[in-house]
Formats: sequence, structure tokens, C-alpha cells
Amino acid sequence: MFAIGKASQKSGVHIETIRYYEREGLVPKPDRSAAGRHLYTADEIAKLRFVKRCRDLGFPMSIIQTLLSLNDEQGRSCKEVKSMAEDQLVAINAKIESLERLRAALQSLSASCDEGTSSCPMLDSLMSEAPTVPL
Amino acid sequence: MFAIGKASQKSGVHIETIRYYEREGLVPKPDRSAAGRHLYTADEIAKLRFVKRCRDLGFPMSIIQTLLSLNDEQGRSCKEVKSMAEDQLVAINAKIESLERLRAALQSLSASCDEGTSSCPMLDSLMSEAPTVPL
DNA sequence: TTTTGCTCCTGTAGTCGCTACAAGAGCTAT
DNA sequence: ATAGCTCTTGTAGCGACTACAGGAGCAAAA
Repeated sequence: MFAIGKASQKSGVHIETIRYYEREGLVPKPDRSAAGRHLYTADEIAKLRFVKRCRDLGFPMSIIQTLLSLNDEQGRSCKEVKSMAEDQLVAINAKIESLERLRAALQSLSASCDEGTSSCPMLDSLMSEAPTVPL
Repeated sequence: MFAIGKASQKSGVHIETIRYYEREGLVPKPDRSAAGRHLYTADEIAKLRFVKRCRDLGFPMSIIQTLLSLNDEQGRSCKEVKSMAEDQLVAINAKIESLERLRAALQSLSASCDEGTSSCPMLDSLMSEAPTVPL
């Protein structure tokens, strides 16, 4: 049994964030010591670590909630998990593509921006009705 | 002179978002008609369009505020603008790389997840102390 | 002219995923 | 005993919106 500081260290989730997850019902509030402190079991810490990894993978909390319940459920969870992972992959790919388009636009605007000129081509383009760069 | 609905249409910024920008002081509140409605000039609409384009390029509001003031200032703004654009490019590249790492991790986890098995390798890996996939 | 239905106004609260702070109680090491 | 860390609850803030509620105004059809 570990206090919240240890649980935070072992899971990699900040103390404040653990409390936030508990408030939001993403993970259950653990039992307490006589003095009213939360005490975490190894299982509860594993759950926190799971949440952290999923967040790092870009899953929103609502999806993580579902994943946690699939995990508790045992059984034919794998198919659903895989499909959620694939949805997430699609979302990540979309984000990457949109950032790449953005980068191209910014690079082209930035390249037009030379040092000596009195007005700024980049600002002018962004202000104009028909921009020189597609977004 | 255009009412807020037209200004929204012409700039591509949602009405509520225009009001939000005005509340935050990013753009000035326009003059009013006799009946108390905001009336937007072409210039004010251009400013809104500028803010929209910058937001689409991923600039935060604080940077946009600086860009707007550089634009008003006239003069040797171009160099500073270019440097801000380059900072933004660095940030975008970092985001793209981190998303690509994420994608690799998710793909590898998802690939391990086959349909028939009773427990889910992906969930197991995410729950375990030493994960099979680097983040 | 009245009525219908759109637009506009202000103000407030909600979103997501935290993060920070305050004021107090408890626990541990010297 | 004391110093200094850790824990508790509660609340407010972040960025960039978005979504109401409740009311006023305005333009065009009947």
C-alpha cells in the first residue's frame, strides 16, 4: 500500500492529476488510512500507469474509460480495442497531414519575407482577401 | 459597414469567436449603430481574416497580438515577423515528430492485437510495468 | 399593419485535461 | 520537540473557444 506521492512516482502521473482522474471518475478513489490518507494498491497503480500510457498515445479520457471497462470485463475485448486503436491511428494521421500542410504554408510565407523591405509580404498576404498561400 | 453576421461570413470567424476576441482585446470593439449594434468596416474585417489565418497556421493568440501590433507599427517589422514564423515552424516540426513516434507505437501495439485471443496483448502491454513499446 | 422569423445584444457557464494555490493536518527524521 | 516534508479539501486559472438563456430589434410577407 502506497501513499499518493509514491503512487505518483510509480505511475508517472502527477499527484494533482491523479486526484483529477478520481474526481472525474476515470479511476476509483482508493481506500484510506486511519488518518484519512488515500492508500494505493499495486493494481490501482497499474491502472494509473495504463491511463498515462493511453494519454501519451493521444487517447482522450472518454476512450480510456471504455478501454478500462473492456479490460475489467475480460472476454472478447481485443477486437474492440483494436478497432479503437485504429480509429486513433486515423485521427493521428489526419493531424500529421494537417500539420504538414501548415508547415508548407508557413515555409512559403516565411521564405517570401526578406529583411530589407519596408512592408512585410507575409503580413500583407495574411491580411489580403485572396491569400498567396493555401491553407 | 457590416453587421456582425456579415463580418463573420466575410472573415470566416464565428460570431461568438469574434465577440470573444473583442472581449480579450485581441481586436478592438467596432462602433455601433443607433440601435446599439456593432458595425464592422472593411479594415476591421481584414483584421479578423488575418487573425483567422494566423490561428489556422497554429499561432497562439499572444503571438497574433504581437503580429497585429507589428503590422500597425509599419517599419522594420519583417525581420521580427520572419523570426516568429520560424519559431512556429520549429514548434510544428516538433509536433509532427512526436505524432510520428506515437503512430509507430500505436501501430505496433495494434498489430500485436489479434482477434481470437481471450486477453488483449495491447491492454496487457499498456498495463504492465515494462511496456513492449517505447513512447 | 401586424406578424413571423431571423439577427443581434449581454452575460454566464461549459468544454478538455490538466495545473496552481491556499490553508490546514499529519507524518518522519533529527 | 521541532523542522520540514507530505497529505487533505476546495477553488480558480489556463487557452481558445462554444453554447446557451433571455431579451431587443429589424425586414419582409400576409
